[in-house]
Amino acid sequence: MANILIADDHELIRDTLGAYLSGLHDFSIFTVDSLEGAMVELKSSTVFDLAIVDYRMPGMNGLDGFALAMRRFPATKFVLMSGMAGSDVALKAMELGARGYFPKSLSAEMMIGAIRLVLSGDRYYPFQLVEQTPTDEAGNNFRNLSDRETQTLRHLCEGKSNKEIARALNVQEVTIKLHVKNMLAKLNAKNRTHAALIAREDGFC
Amino acid sequence: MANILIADDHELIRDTLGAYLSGLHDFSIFTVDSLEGAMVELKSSTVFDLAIVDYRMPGMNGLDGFALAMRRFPATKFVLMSGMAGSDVALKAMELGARGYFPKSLSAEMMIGAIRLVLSGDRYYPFQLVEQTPTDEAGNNFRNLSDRETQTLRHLCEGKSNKEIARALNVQEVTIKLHVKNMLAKLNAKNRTHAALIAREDGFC
DNA sequence: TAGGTACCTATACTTTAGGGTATATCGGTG
DNA sequence: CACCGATATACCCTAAAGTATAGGTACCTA
Repeated sequence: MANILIADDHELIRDTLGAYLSGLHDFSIFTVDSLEGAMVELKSSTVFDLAIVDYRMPGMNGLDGFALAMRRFPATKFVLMSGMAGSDVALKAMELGARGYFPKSLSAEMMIGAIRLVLSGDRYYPFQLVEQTPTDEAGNNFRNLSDRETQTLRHLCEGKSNKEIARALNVQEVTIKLHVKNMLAKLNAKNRTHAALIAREDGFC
Repeated sequence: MANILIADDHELIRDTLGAYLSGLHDFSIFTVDSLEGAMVELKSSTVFDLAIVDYRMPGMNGLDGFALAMRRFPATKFVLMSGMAGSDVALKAMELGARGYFPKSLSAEMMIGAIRLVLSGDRYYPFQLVEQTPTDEAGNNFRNLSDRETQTLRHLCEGKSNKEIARALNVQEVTIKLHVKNMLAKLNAKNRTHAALIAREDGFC
């Protein structure tokens, strides 16, 4: 019997995913709604084999909280779950020692397979993310953006200034301004903040 | 037997929520992963009593797609579901004719109750949202922000400029600049775009 | 080869954002 | 009462963002 902790601030997901996994005879499921709650459970007498932690959750603060939990409870295998985080976050999590990354685009059946994989000691990283590693950012075709516009948007989604983006892409700042302007028009955004919000809303970045 | 359509781009949620609701003997569940898919299903021979539609999904474009679907299929009761949309979106959806708004913070049991309520002809609006109507936005205590800073951030999360926020809050632009500056410091954000991203990341707005 | 598209750069300009400092009111609290 | 925090405003300044126009390269396609 494997003890699994699910940490997600959406009660609906805790309930339904928990119920789904509890249906499997060899899983014992516990759920919490925050990283803090996860810490409390992990510190309890129950020994957890696996913790599935949502990326967007009170206390997470990016990957900081996740990394902290992993350091504090090295006996438990940690998996990051996210509805929309990009491959860069997934990779970073894996580098920090995560045993897997579960996008919510996974089917329930696939997730069970991934859980069993991780429990067996292997690590799980979805192949779809391998295909679009951060180094080759192209091929996304998000709202008819060109390659450069796509890259610009990706940096924009990290709150960077035009100057910082220009440095990162090795071009002049004016060029980035142009990309930003054209991008705003394509996204129908009022300004860069709006664009970043739209991008995030639509699962880009 | 009530036919229910679930439209959500996260396969995990479709699977687990679908399985959960299918466990009830009087619900017949269909799932799709986009608004377009929902349109196809709704146009089919099956008569749907209820459609539960996720706010963040390909084709939605804010509430535009939702409104379009409701207009096109008036015989079906529509409910908006969201993981994080604020009360303003929920209210707007209700005004557009939605029969209910389901935050994902709802428990599975509560959702079943809400579904039965809607199927019976009533409308469902979570009380938690009534308490924090857009008019009195206070009481959130997000990262030690003051009331005004909180309101400012809320507008910031819609991509508004300082001038627009000032108009909305009936103060001078300089005042908003002050709030923004103090807010950036409290959120540890580099600029307004970063702040908006952080706020969204943490479930605020 | 001509036209189209993406890309890069430049100049010039206006608007917005952001920081600093100072002043003033108001409500609560030691 | 004196202090403090939140709110509001003003003035000043620099930096960043955004718009407009124009000129150039490269590549691909009709």
